[in-house]
Amino acid sequence: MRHHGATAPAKGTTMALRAKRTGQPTINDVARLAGVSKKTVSRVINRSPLLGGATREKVEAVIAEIGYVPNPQARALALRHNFLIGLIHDNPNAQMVLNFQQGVLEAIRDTDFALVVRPLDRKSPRLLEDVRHFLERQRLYGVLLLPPLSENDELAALCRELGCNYVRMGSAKLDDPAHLVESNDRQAVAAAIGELAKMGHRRIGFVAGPAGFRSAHERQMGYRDAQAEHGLEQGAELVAVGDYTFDSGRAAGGVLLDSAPRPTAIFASNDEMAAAVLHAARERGIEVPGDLSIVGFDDTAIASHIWPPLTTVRWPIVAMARAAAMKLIRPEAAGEQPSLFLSDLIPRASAAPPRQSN
Amino acid sequence: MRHHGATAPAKGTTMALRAKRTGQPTINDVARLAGVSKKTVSRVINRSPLLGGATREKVEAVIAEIGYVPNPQARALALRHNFLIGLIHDNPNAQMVLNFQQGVLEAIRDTDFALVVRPLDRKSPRLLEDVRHFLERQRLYGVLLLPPLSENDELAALCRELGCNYVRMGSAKLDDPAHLVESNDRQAVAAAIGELAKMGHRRIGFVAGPAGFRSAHERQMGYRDAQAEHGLEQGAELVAVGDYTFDSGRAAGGVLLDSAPRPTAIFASNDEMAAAVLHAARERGIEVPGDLSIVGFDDTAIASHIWPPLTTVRWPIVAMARAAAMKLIRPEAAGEQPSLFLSDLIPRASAAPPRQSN
DNA sequence: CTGACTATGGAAACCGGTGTCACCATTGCC
DNA sequence: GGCAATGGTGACACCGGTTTCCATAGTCAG
Repeated sequence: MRHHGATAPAKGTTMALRAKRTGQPTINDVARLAGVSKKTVSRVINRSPLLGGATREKVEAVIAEIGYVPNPQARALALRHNFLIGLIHDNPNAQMVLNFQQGVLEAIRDTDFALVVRPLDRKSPRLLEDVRHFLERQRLYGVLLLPPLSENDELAALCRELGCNYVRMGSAKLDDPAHLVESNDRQAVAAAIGELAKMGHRRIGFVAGPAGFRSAHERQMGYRDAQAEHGLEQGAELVAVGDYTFDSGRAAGGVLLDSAPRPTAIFASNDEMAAAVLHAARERGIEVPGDLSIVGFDDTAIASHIWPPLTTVRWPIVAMARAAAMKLIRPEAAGEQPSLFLSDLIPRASAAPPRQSN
Repeated sequence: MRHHGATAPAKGTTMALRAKRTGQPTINDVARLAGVSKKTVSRVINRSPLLGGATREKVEAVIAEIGYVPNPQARALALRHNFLIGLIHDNPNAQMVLNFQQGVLEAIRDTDFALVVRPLDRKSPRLLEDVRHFLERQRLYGVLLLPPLSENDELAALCRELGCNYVRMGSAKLDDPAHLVESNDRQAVAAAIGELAKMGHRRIGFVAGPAGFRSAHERQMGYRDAQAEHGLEQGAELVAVGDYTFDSGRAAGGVLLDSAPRPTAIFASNDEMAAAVLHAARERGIEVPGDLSIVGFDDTAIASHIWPPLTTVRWPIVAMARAAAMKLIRPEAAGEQPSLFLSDLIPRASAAPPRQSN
């Protein structure tokens, strides 16, 4: 692969040789060996249609022979944009983030793009400053914003200001369709709780996500919709607030389980908190699903790893991530990807009819 | 892209304006406004010690005023390396990967580096080709290799061939210290099983990781060490093999639990398989820790999220990741970071003395 | 047969930084 | 006071691509 100048070097090409020694072959090497100009090689690489077949084949042969790969930094400099997609998130749920990464990577497979991850602290007062710094320094091709950061309109405004493409993931119409991949959390939660109602549950508790999160709000609205539609018991004591973390979920679950009368089912706004409610139930000797049904949201790995396996709403995050990435790198083909994704209930063992049904 | 020549006003000015309009201020703008040369601005940015205080302040004032940020692509082109660190992994455990990302990000905070993630399929026949393609295209500053991929010597050889810095994470002396961050899995497992022995367990099962993995091998050696040291019962029926995934762990746990006499404790080579052993126990109505103690390895989030909370060996992956990243970006300061990390046992509720001790 | 038009490819400028080296102004020293 | 050593600065080439502009050959219509 490396050509050391053992073969008779052409005249006065010390420069070219030095270049070759320090790195991989450049477009100049290809041009010289193929007997054409840089520009022609560039046209071959970029599949310009204005190129004759004979020249193209000759250049391609040389490229293959010496193993030439265009330097992405040089390309980025000339094109004024690079081939990096940023993933900006602050999510306590590892599995969700990794699933999202997986979806993005599926979308950029076989392209020149790569994925740069950038977790941030949503509570930091320097959040906007950090993002600005990140975007200005890296000059990414575009960024993907994950909830809950995606719900921050200031962040989106910052992206626009800096001229950075972006797509937001959200549970509501946060932005115009070109910048949004949306899920119908509200309907999905309502449907899931509807299933609990059909099993015979009348008193259903709800562990909400943190105030100020759009996803938390939408999911809670779904809970209210179901309460109204199925005539379920209502009351402020049926709702406890968490922040999507396990610990907060355990505390919230404890509050709900210590209230009297106790709910016969609890819906938690994500799987991690649902697992924590299960913890809280076990700490109190409450049997699941015998004495208490639990339903979560996300269908991340933890849902099937705990015992009993968690009935949960599957949030199609890999597909959503793929669609979001496609919107970013091929906006002209955005129509091929849906922008609204539907979540559906995955029945497992943590939800069952209440013991004393009726 | 194609401009129709019909409207062709003064071209020279158009170009200059477009250049300024499309982008942020450049080093040339700073130089002009500060009345110095590009090179001097470059010296300010790179903290060259040869700079007069007055000039430096003047340049810094201009930089702050117009909000200049160096273009990383241009820098990368001139320096012949960029500021991207690649993370190459194929790990079924999301939490572990995310913890690792966190550690790397801690190390590169306040530097110009960014993290590019690249999951791969270790079973793919195109593995080496994929990595080669990735490294050649992105021309990263360096890469970090996570187990199990880090154990692949061909991958490391490829990095060397392509002139790419790398650091491997491993459970054994896979490489020279400059390219390795190591953990003492063998001792840690031996110590953990020693604790089970001290509780009174004599018949301890072991769920091994997949054959061919160095970490799996080291952990199993630790098991054998403990058996020998504490005079524990031995036998092929006490060992079942998994592949670090939940499903494999459930199957392996089932085999161990269906054997007679049943082990009173099981050590699983990672937390995910330990959680799966717990599943298998529950499916059989076996109480944990009453009838069966379970110990895992990693101390990822799942360990504290399942019930009962899992006694496990804490693998200090965040610290290891930080150290690995430091080795990559500041090899001269590698001495400040330890290269060998010790894992210790975190006692929780899943391990207890056997019910009929003696 | 000639002029216009198209297809093709090259020279040179450009993207925005860094490295090399020469230059100048001090300063230190004898 | 002269000379060397030194520190600060700028001119210019370069990194490896893309783009603009232009030259040339070939084709076709009139």
